[in-house]
Amino acid sequence: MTREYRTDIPPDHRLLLDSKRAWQELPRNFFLRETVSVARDLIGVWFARRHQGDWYGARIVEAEAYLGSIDAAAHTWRGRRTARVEPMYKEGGHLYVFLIYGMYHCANVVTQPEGIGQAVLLRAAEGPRGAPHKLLSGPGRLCAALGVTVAFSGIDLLSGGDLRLFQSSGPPPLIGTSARIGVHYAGEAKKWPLRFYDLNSPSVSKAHPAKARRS
DNA sequence: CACATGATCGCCT
DNA sequence: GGCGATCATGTGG
Repeated sequence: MTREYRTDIPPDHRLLLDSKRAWQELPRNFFLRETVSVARDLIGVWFARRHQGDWYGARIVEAEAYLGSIDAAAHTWRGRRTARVEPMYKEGGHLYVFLIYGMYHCANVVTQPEGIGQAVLLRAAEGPRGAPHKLLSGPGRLCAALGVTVAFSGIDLLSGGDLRLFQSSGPPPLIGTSARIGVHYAGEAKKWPLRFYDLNSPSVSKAHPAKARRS
């Protein structure tokens, strides 16, 4: 029996967003670009979830690019096309969610035009006001806090639904770069510098690796 | 601080 | 049948 994954899991109440602020969605063009650029530019963007009429969300502080058919770390390596990864081939701006280790979910934002198979993994975020750093530090925790499950895989983030991305505000973040986390199996690709994070955020999923550099 | 391990299940070979 | 884009907890230095 396949387990039932729900779309109505409530987000953490500490992530309630300010309804007075003029939230502005990212345009489609933002996602139809080089995946590395999208990953970098997603730092500072708000990932938001509507639940029972209220908006919850968090500011993205860590993300990783996955480069599709040429990338041994990507689920679409060598052009693999299965039911699970099919959402990764949709047009940029869609969502790809997968289940890992039988208990955690990972959320990805699809990039590039339809048919390419590239995406950006959302690894960590900061809550509004003073939510605890641990709450959103790591891809599994981020999904748990916002109630994101595989039931959302394949949705369009620009279709007026319950999951959306809002533009960042304030000064642009100072961004660090490193190899991706947890892809030891990926051969040469495990060394590629495709992880981006906010150098000033205490919510990144792990301490900055020694090799990390400003970029 | 640095590892080491178990949990738990869908996916792919 | 093996294992993973993770996390919490435990041990030891």
